[in-house]
Parts: sequence; structure tokens; C-alpha cells
Amino acid sequence: MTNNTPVTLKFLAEKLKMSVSTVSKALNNYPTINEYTKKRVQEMARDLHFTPNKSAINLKEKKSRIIGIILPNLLDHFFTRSIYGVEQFATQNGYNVIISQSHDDLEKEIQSANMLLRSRVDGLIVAISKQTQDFAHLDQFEQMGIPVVYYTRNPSFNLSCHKVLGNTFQGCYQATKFLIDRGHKKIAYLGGPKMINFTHDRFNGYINALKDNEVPFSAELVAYTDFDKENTISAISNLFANPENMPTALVAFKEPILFDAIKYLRSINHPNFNDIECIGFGNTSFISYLDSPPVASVEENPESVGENAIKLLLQLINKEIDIQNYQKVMVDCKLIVHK
Amino acid sequence: MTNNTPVTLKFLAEKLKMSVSTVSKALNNYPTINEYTKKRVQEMARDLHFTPNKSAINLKEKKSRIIGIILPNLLDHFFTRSIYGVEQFATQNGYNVIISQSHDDLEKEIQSANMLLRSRVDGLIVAISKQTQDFAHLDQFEQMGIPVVYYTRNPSFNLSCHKVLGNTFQGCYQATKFLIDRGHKKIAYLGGPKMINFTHDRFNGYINALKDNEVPFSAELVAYTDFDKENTISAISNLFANPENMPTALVAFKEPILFDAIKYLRSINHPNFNDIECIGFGNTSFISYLDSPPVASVEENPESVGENAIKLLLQLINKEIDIQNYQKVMVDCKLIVHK
DNA sequence: AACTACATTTCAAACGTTTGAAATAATTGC
DNA sequence: GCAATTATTTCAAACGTTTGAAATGTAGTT
Repeated sequence: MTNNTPVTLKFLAEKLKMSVSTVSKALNNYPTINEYTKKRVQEMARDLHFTPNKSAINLKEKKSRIIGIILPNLLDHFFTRSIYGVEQFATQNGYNVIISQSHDDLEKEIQSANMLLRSRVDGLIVAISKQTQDFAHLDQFEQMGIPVVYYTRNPSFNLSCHKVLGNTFQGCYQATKFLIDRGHKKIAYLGGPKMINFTHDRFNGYINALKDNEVPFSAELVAYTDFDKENTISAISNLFANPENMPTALVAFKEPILFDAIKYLRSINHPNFNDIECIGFGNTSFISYLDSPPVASVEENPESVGENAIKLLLQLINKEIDIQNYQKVMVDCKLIVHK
Repeated sequence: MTNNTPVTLKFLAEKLKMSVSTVSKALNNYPTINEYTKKRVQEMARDLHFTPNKSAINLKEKKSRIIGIILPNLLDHFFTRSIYGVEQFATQNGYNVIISQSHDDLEKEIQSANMLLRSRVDGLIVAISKQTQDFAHLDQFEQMGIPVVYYTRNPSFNLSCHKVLGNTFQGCYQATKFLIDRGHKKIAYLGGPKMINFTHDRFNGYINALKDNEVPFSAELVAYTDFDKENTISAISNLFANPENMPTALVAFKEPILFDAIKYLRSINHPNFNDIECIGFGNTSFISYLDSPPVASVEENPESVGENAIKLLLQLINKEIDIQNYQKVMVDCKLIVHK
């Protein structure tokens, strides 16, 4: 029972023996249209399953009511959870969302950007790929008057863009403070790749918490990893190498590397293993299945990051904020204590 | 430096003092257009950052080159991995993908469907929500000649639709056979919600493996859970209640419930705990962090499921397969042995 | 009967693109 | 030098919608 003549306004108009404009206005509930006419049109539209053609509307209205999102991937729960926040608020405001993954590949990111540009999205939310150094493909949007909000991963050096970020300094400060309050004096810090802009902020949070609480800092207790498992293991074994300066606690950049670290310490039967208390960024649901779970997690509130990004973007789209008046929004982290 | 006159074909035509059609044809590399003219047009288009308006093209061409995907959520790695398969093959063939989450809510699923219909997607891939009983919102697509492929979650009773499914029977058969080959005689089966159409297939895989290998079946060794943690615990404690009929192995419907089961058995210090070998569907990356990991996982190959879905959909779109000639594609699972 | 006032409907252009047909320009053959 | 051919460009309609302006219809007033 496939229908071949598409049900358009024109088609409805012919059926009802009235003009296309009357049909259009009736469906859009114009006050100048007679109530009885409206009823007839709306019934016919319903019965014939009239579905307005979004392309035609976009063309006419010069807007798409679509928000584009570009992010590295959908396997990281941070991103999928952030999408939830975006979607929620976007649909409430009559916008739809197109998600595009860059897979941390610049070429793919450029393709995604061009696709979204051709689709004339009304705004863009983007977490850049690890490779992104040049921003021409993203700058195009602002040049066409389409606002862009960078979230989480952003061009840190560039002040001339809108940003929504997790307050990773505050998160790391809080985590460190928590461990200090539990009596730890030797708190190790396992950082992420130095290229990622968060790495410094988190380290500063750590340092500042130590300082504010008069816990001496030791460079020996700081190491970095690039997320690679072997790299993590060598970093962690350095941290726990000196018996004179043995950490009793650990703050890690992200939970997966923390899990690698815990696993390693356990595998070598580290003598102090059972006394070490750990915290990582993430708050993965799998924590409940671990036998030696972290003592707490820094919850980055991805939904809230997403929500703040879309809220800012909608304000920019609606010109409640000038597109050149660059905003920076920080979303606080929350410490989740597991035991 | 925001540009206010949009760069359209008309704008380029005026700049170049030629007609809109020449510009259009030059950009689309028509053979009737003079080479030098093409060069001039293409250069101008590049310099002025001309970006064709997809809405206008869609309207003219009566197709969008967009594939819609509706799925329950993006937090389940099965779905995000399947998207990867879809996206990969779709972009290779010049299609873009719009993803929409139903959050297992019928109302949201209907909204998503209508949105995608208005966007005139060229095809739809859908994993239905748990609530979906009525399919009017999805049947609309076929009525408009837009092909729909159901994947994974599908209307099991309905033969008149295209389906791509994991071969869950084969997966469960293989898992059970593996345990039998390792010498187990008492293999428990922890099934998922009975409403989900896979539940039966998996159970049949289990039963048939037992039968084919002459291992006696015992109804006491079968229990079901609806994914709820308490429900899982009560199921698992039933399975491991009778000392006369104590399982030495367990096949579970999905890894999260398997993890709940393992955790419970460990927490009660079950005497046989260290001898129990388990297998679940999923192959989560977190397995490597567990202290008592499953002996193997049934990998459902989500990427391949996604790839098969998009391949079928493109064949339907290109009318290589008649839309009424309903297809059913099964994707085999693969047993991943962990130790 | 003529005029005003209002309610309702229709006209017509526009959005940015594509494309077959028609028009024009350039080249060739004689 | 002119018709015939071929190369190149332009015309014009179409896709499905929206919307201000214009047209039409209907009642009410004098």
C-alpha cells in the first residue's frame, strides 16, 4: 500500500478545493482563517498523514532548528552522558540534534563540520579531536554567523571562543582535600597526557589543596601517563618505588588509568596495597563490580556540562548574548564517596 | 568579520557575471561547461567559501542522503558500537546519519520517528523501545516508500519487516558447548526478561547444546531476571541453593547481570566460588579489571550488526531489493576466551 | 442603494538549487 | 561568405513551504 503522490500542501489544497496558502495558514493556526476551515484542513491533513517537508521549511525560514554536535567518540561515557543533557534541553526548545563522531581524526572532524555546515545547523557544540590544531573548519561557522560552543576539549590558547568546561581544578582540589582529611600525608598524583589542557588544571588543584592544608609537596609523588597501559604501569611503578617516600593515597586523572594502576599494584602484591586509597575522575558504573574499588570518584557531571553548553548556544542563537561576547562557563565537579 | 550576504549560486553568478545555471553546472562538473569557466567558478566558490544549501538540494532532488537511526540509548556499548558500523559504511556511500534516542520511552520514540520523517530521511534503522507494541509511527515510513530496517530489538511476531539480528541462538549454543567441553555437567542458565525476544533463542541455544552433547537438562538450573539487581540476586540464589544439584558453571544473558551474580556469590562466600566458570553476553572492556573475570564472553559483534543493517538498507534504498521482499539477516556471535 | 468595516481567502514572490530545452556563440567545411 | 555543425550559456520551471499584500465576500449602517 505504498502511496506514490506525496501529500503536500498543494495536494491537500486540491482535495479541499482551496488555495495552498489557506491550507498552510490553517495548519499553522492563523487567526484570519475561519474556524470551520481550519477544522476541515486539519482533519484532512491528519487522515492523509500529511508530514511537512522540513527541507522546504528550512529553505524558506533560513533556519533548520538543528543543533550539530561533533565529538571524538560515543564509547566514552562522558560524551554520551553529555549528549543526554544537550538533547533534553534542545528538544524542549524545539531543536533537534545531529551527532557526528570525529574518532579523534582531524580529517573526519573536517568532514563532519562541512556536513553540518551544508545542513545549515543553527548552532554547533564541539569537543575537538586530539589532532585539532588548526580551526579553519570550525571558524567557518562563526563566519557564517552560526554560533559555536566548545565544550570539554577546547582550544585552550584561544580566548575568542565560547567554552563550557568541567571545573577540573575544583574537582581535583576536592579529591585531594578529601584524602588529606582522611589523614593522608603522602598523596601521589597520576596525571594524564601533558598536551590535554585539563592536565595542568588538575595538577594545580592537587598542588593547591596540598598547600592550603600544609601538606608538603614532593615531586617524586607526581607522574604522567598518556593513557597507554604500559605507560601507566611504568608511571605507577615509579610512584611506588621509593620505600622512604611511599604514597598511601593516589589521585588519578581518569578512572581507566586508575583501574590499570590498581590492577598493577595488586598484581605485584604491593605490601601496602590494602592501605592505599584512590580517587579518579569519572565515576564509572562498573566501580561497583571491583573488588578493590576507589574510595571516591570525581563525578564530572557530564549531563550538566551538556546542558550548560546547549543553554549558552541557545542564548547565542537567540541573540540574547552577542556572538562576539565570548563566554566561559565552568561546571563544578562533585565528589562521590563510595565507602 | 561576520558575512551577512549569504554566498549562494546567485551571489556567485552575479560576481562572475554569468547565469546561475552556469555556476551550478560548473560546480557539478558538467561536460558542456567550458573548462576555463569551470576553473573561474570553482576558484570563486572556494575563495568565497561557498557551501551548498542542503535543504535546497534535498527539496529539488527529493532525497536527503540522510539515514535515521532510532535506538533506546547511547549508554549501552552494544548500540554505540553498532553505530560505528553504520556510520562507517554510510559515509563511504555518501550518506549522513542522524541518531535519535528513545530512552526506552514510546512517546519519545514517536517524536523521534516524526522528526526523522519530517527530515525526509532516505531510510531508517531502528532498535525499538521496550514499550513499543504499536508500530504506526514506524509503519508510516514504508507507507511513504522509505525503507526501514529493524535491528536487534524488533517486533518478533511480525514477519513483514526487514531485520538484522545477532545470532543469539548460535552464541548461546557455543558458550554452553564450550563449558561442556571443559568438563562441566551442571551448567546453570540465567536468562533475561521473558518479554525480550532474544530470551527464548538464547535458552534454546543452551538447551540444544546440552541435548547434542548428552548433558541432562535440569529445570532447577534455569532462572530469569529482569535486569533489576535484587531480582538477579534472588534468581542466582535459587540457582545455587540445592547442594544436591550444585552448578559448576553459569551462562548469563548479559554481562552486567553476570557481574551482579558473581559479586553476590563472592559476597556470600559461596564454597564452590573459585570453581565456578561463567560466561555472559557482551565482552565489556571492563572485564580486564575484574578479579574474578568470566572465563569467556559471547561477543555479539555490534559493528557487524550495524554494518549489515546499513548494507541492507542501502540495497533497499537503491531498489536492488524490493521493499516488500522482507529480509532477515543473522550475524554470528563469537566466543572470546579470556583465560 | 451605496458605503464602510470586517472576515476570510487568494495571489505572488521568495528561499537555493537542478536540469532539459532553447538560445546564442564559435568553429568548420565548402 | 554562408550554412551547418558543435560548443557553450541561458531560460524557465520545479521542488514544498511561508507570508505580506491584494482581492473577495459578507454584514451592518445610513
